[in-house]
Amino acid sequence: MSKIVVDPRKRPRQRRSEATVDAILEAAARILESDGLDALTTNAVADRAGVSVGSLYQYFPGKTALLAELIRRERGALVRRIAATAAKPASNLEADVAAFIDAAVAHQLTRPALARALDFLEPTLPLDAESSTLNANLADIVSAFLMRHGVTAPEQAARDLIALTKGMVDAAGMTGETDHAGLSSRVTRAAVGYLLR
Amino acid sequence: MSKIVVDPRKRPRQRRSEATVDAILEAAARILESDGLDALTTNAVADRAGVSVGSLYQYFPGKTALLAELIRRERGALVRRIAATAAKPASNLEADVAAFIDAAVAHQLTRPALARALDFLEPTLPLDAESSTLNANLADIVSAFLMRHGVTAPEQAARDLIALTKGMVDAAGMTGETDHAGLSSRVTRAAVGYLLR
DNA sequence: GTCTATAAGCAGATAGAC
DNA sequence: GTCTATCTGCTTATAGAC
Repeated sequence: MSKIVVDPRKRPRQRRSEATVDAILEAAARILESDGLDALTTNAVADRAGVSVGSLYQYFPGKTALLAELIRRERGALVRRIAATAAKPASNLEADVAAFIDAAVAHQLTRPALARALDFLEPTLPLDAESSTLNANLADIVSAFLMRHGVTAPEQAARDLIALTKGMVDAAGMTGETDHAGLSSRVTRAAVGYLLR
Repeated sequence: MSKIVVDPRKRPRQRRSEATVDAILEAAARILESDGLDALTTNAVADRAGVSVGSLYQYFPGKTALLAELIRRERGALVRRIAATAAKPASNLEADVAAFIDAAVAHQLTRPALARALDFLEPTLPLDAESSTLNANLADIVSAFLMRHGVTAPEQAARDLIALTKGMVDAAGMTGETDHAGLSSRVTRAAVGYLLR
């Protein structure tokens, strides 16, 4: 690997190209889910996507870029979801926290294995500016929300709550738990306990 | 890789051999800490340990076995620490939970980068019986403790608390946090909140 | 027991035909 | 734009000398 490149080679504008990119990303996602990172080779992804390696490299300059884009999309979806939740506050700390966590749990439980794999993968990738921004956005949204509610050290609290949620949800996913409501309420208990004690 | 083998080739009984094994494991740990999993090749480990690859393979049948042993030792130390804490209960739920978490935080903050790397690595390794047992032990200790205090669904609660702690401590370590007491008290707040709400 | 040298295999990446 | 074929480099693992 000469140099690690994270940006996609080009932002496809043709409809056909978009479909190809989507197929490649979806293939990568499925391999991650079923066989883990070690099985995710560029050849395996191309095979699964029904294209050749050559085509893959047409759209992604390397394996890292492929993974980065996957994370970007996933994280983007989560951030949008959380942002939407933040947009309609109940002005009651506990209810709002519950709503946030519900959104996060719903997101992570949609494709638990994928979400987990990407959570573990993320810290190992050299994040480009856009992905870092997405993460900062998430922390900022939560932090701003906490500050509005008069929580002390809102930034640290935001980091802690995100970490706590990630930890619990990833672990639950690993044991095959699918009870969205139950998990959500347990995480909320911990989060509210953190905030109100 | 022909077949994944997890057991060490032999349990060294000679003093010299023990030293070699320790050197190899420590070298692997340091590489994990400083450069991550990708940099952990058998050659790199042997180099850093001051032995040749040949010697490495004398003691470990493969890279996987090396990592498995590293996890075994780390996990063993943590479990012993937690077990020791469990042995002297204060018979007050909150104080006992705080003691558990303090022990866990102390353990994870000793070598944060290593602890994190192994936490992430563990789910990707085919665990042998001994390691699985260690993890079960940890959950069992916490679960038995919770049951004694009349907590409902103690097994689920144990899993949740372990996950919550792991998530928060790993994240804190990643941001370079070293304030043991502060972190410990924040995690305890979340844990007690989970239990008492 | 430990070393050096090397075999074997594979992943990432590219060139060039169509 | 996409494919096939191929190259290069690296990693795991072993053989055989000392």
